[in-house]
Amino acid sequence: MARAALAAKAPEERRERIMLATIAVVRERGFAGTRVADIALEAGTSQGLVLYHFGSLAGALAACLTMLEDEFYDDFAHHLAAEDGPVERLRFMAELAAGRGAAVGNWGLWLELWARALRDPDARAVRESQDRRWRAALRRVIDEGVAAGSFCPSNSAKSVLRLAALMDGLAVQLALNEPGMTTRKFTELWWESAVLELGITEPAKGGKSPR
Amino acid sequence: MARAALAAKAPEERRERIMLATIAVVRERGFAGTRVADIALEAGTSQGLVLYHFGSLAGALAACLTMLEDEFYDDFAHHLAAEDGPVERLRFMAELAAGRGAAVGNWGLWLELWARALRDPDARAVRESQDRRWRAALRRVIDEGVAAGSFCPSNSAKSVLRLAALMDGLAVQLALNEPGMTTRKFTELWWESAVLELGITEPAKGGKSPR
DNA sequence: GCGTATCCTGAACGCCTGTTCAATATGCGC
DNA sequence: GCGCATATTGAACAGGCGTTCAGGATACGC
Repeated sequence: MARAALAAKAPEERRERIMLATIAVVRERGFAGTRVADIALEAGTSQGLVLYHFGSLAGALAACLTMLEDEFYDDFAHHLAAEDGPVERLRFMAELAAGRGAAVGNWGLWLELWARALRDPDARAVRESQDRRWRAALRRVIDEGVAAGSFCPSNSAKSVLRLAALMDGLAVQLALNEPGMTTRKFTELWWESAVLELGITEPAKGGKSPR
Repeated sequence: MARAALAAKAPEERRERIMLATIAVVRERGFAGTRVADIALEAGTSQGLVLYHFGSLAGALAACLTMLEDEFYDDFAHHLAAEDGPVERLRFMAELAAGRGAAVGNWGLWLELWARALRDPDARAVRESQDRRWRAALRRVIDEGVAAGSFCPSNSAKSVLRLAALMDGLAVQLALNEPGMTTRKFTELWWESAVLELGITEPAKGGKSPR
């Protein structure tokens, strides 16, 4: 009676709630530790509804992964376009990867995603797409910088690979909060490497491009 | 009767067999997918014995982790000492990380270890020790190279961090066998970065130091 | 030879958890 | 108002799997 006041009120809204709850639980307990009951509790619904909307626990996890990915890239693409030159854009990517904006708290999830991708084809697909998109963006920024004369990498394809890999490696330290690794340190270490790789001369510390 | 012919024959040998079986199963199915029954089957013993020797599944996994770590480092330290100069030693580390020798097939395990370390204190401890040892070795080789005049990094502490992180990042690609990432490519990309970071002049491609 | 500590087995127990399902409520077209 | 499609619940089901345990074999000291 009073209990079921919410029933069939706004299915889409409840579906959304379950998705957000899934993300929250996965963030807290990890993929392996996430139970249908946890999701239902967090979303304030029943276990049955989770299965009703997503078919299975795996379905819910997959949906949440896809949502995370899209969310991250929408935010990313939007802000990247707002920066006004290759150097600034590169700097922005460094800071985003280091954990500002939409990436906050996501590195732990990515670590789990990598491990999962070893066996689960869905996870592998998401990771691959994620990775490809990120590297493509990096590549575009670098090409743009080369065209503008700001960068002069000896081999831009290799630079992309190395700079992307370096981010992942630094991210491991950050996600496991190794003592001494911070957002700031991440950005600093990566940026110096980028300078070395790309022969950047124009400075771009912090805010908007000087000049 | 005839069945129990092996009972109490060589407890240490059976214990060892169980440990090796654990490693084998974890390699194949991952930490999350490893069952007591799998280990027992692989080792050719009963489930009860696995628990008898290691107390619990978690105990068996922990023991296998520690064994892997020690095994890797014994091998590593032994071979590293055999190389005859900082450049050769650095080269050796690159090739070892890329998957030759005792590291073959281990990157997948390490990816899982990273993810596990997010929640499991044991895994975290093993990973941290592993990481510390590896970075210390890198640092020693680099210092040696500086002393010998082979390397001139602008900041050796940062170079250690970056070069170690780059290995981890490249390892992700390797472990997930991203198309285009191979043992050879790994070594090549990393070595070029080392050359850039450390200002190496002396070449050291492949075999022994050409001098 | 005998007793005891150690080693080993495999069946049974019991918990955890994903999934199913019958019952119920809600909104909506008519 | 009626009936149907959709949404929601919570309890029950069922399978998987870690752990326990009672029983048996083996080695070894005495």
